[in-house]
Amino acid sequence: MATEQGLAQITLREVAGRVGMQAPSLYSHFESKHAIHDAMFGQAWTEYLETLRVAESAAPTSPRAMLRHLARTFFEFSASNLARYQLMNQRTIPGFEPSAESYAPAVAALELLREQLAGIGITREEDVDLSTALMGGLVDAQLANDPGGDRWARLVERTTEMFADNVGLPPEA
Amino acid sequence: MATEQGLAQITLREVAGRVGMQAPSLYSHFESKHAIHDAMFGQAWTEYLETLRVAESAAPTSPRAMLRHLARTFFEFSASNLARYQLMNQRTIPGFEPSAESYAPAVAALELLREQLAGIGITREEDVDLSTALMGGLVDAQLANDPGGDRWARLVERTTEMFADNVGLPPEA
DNA sequence: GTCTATACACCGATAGAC
DNA sequence: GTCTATCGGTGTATAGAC
Repeated sequence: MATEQGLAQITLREVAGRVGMQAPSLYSHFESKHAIHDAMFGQAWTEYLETLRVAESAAPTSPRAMLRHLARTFFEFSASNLARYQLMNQRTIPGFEPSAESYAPAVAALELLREQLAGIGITREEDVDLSTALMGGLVDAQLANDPGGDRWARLVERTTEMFADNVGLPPEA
Repeated sequence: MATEQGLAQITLREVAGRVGMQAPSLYSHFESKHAIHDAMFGQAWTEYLETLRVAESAAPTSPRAMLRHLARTFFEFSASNLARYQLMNQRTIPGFEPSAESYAPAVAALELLREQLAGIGITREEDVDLSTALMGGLVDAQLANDPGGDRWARLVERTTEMFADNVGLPPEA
């Protein structure tokens, strides 16, 4: 439903209707609408964590190729679903704060990214911060200004190389 | 009100109350809540256009200094107000599309940026796209992950230099 | 236990009196 | 132009059938 019509348009009555229930019955399964958002947040980050692990298993060996691989993985996962990206990375639901439980896979994903970057020699905190901001910026521009297109998707590899140069990764053989 | 409590929390009843009216009376001045958002969108971009023009009048001459100046101007304007940034640059209000009239100052601001970048030798569309994505990424990361702090603000100049290197701007004297 | 039925306070929006 | 009254829809809550 979030993918179809946006996060904010979700109503409990329609959620219930789609699973053959009346709205109040949802309260037997979730404490509140906030709890549903929270579960979706945790689920989305768990999906990404899984995607990262799959990406790791198919990881190239060269540092720059690995960086491109990680960047492409993040970009495609993020840009393929606006509502999910907003839920995961932006403050789009008023007052929403994830619970510790739902936040755990987000922490795990960032930790895994940190390890993967460390594996190719990128360890400084500001370098990791910069890498996430760069990729987030491309995703954001793509989703906001050219949804469904590839105007910023085409810049992913260039940006990755620019970042690799900046942190002093060795040039490719 | 948007700055205080977030864009989505604005209710017509409170808007009306703050100007000593009843909610339905607002419809004598705006066609709908969407029209109010639209006016805010136009107003925000007009503010930024004005900020850009002020920045131009105080512009440094060296290309890299100019780039830093533009980047800092954008970052500070954007990061200083989450609600405004979301309204201007993200798809945070469900179904919101600015009218042609409100979109005009946004087009004008982008055109002015394009001219300012052209003035220091940056003319290719993908270079302009990259520059806006880079700055947007820093703002987004700052607002989402460290609101009120400076964890990504500290990366603005480094990112600018990285971009300047990438597009082949001459090194500073 | 899980559902249906119903209620409440709030929302954006409209009708019509003045 | 502003008001009161009201509409359908929303999140939320509870009572009570089964």
